[in-house]
Amino acid sequence: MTRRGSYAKGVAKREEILSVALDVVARRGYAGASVREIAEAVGLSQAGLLHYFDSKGELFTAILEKRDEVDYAGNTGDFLDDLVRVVAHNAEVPGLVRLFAQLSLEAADPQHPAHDFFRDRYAFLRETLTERIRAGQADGSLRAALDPERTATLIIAATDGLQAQFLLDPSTDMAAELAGFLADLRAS
Amino acid sequence: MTRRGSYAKGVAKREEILSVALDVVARRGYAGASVREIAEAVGLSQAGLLHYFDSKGELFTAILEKRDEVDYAGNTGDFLDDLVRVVAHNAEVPGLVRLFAQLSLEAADPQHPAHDFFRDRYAFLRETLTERIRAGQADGSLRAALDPERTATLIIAATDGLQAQFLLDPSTDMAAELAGFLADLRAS
DNA sequence: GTCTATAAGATGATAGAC
DNA sequence: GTCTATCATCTTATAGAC
Repeated sequence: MTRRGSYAKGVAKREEILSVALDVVARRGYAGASVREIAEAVGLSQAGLLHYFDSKGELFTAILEKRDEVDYAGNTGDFLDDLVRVVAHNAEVPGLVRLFAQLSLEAADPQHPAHDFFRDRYAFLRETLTERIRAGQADGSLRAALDPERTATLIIAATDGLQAQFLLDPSTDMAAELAGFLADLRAS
Repeated sequence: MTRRGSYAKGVAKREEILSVALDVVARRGYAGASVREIAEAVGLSQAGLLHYFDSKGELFTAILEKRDEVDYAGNTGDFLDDLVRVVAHNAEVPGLVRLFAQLSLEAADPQHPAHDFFRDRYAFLRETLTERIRAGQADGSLRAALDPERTATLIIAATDGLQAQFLLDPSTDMAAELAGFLADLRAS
């Protein structure tokens, strides 16, 4: 359909827009999370930005995917340590945390454009964590009495819930609280 | 200022409005949570409803307070059991759960009309739980190794986080997952 | 106490010029 | 590819009649 050159340029521009958008939301917060505000920060008109993303939903889904991508990039291998590290990083970008939390609730509606993204994301997280917990029990580093699936669900819940408390009271030390919870899962 | 009779009638009408509003939000969900929608369900015009509540913020804060009141009404005494019971009840009113979760995130902004409500509510919950956990440790029913404040924070976080998962996937059994977590806190 | 009407503003989306 | 202009809605809040 499109020449390779133009297509590549479109992709690059999309990436550029997402990088700026991620920055803007991280700094200016959820309040600035309208298509208009982001467009202005990127240096485009609202219509100009919607040339690259057909709808608000598509734009924000792309922002969320981009953010996950950035987060996963620094993983070391020890999944509990990685989780605490990501959470500690989140405390520095409250705007993003809020966008994420708020969108995940709005996406409860099956009609919402980001519904599938969040469903898939939670399912993936739950499965991955469950598997790692089983492995930890096998090698003796985690308590054998834990129900792996339930524990995975609870780790995710604790992480999300701590974010809610942090947003309301930024003095909440999410990483420390989560680390305390995770320490309790280790074999003694 | 106002005659006692008129004042009492105003209070009664406010209560009636809140009851209907609670029902409407529980059934029709967060989407119906605009002043207009609630007003119509109550049988008033938007302006008519705003005669009783000066602003949207005041209305919703009142709705949340009313809901807490209803929830607390059935408490038995064993705080862990009460918590599971409230969570089980919540699964039957997803609209209310969503309103609550969504508003608590919006209220992260210190300017938000419900900001103080949520800050106070979390502080109260945390203090009450901490105290009960200490008591449980004293009488030997809860593990002595738990950090009471951290555990309180985590119980609240788990509860909130489970709600997020439940909203996205209503097959999530919040009460069972939470009960599993709480069982792990008991002395063995 | 309740209504109609309207202000004043934001939003997402689209049409069409260049 | 980007813009301006505009549309169609939606929101909360208020003024003023009855």
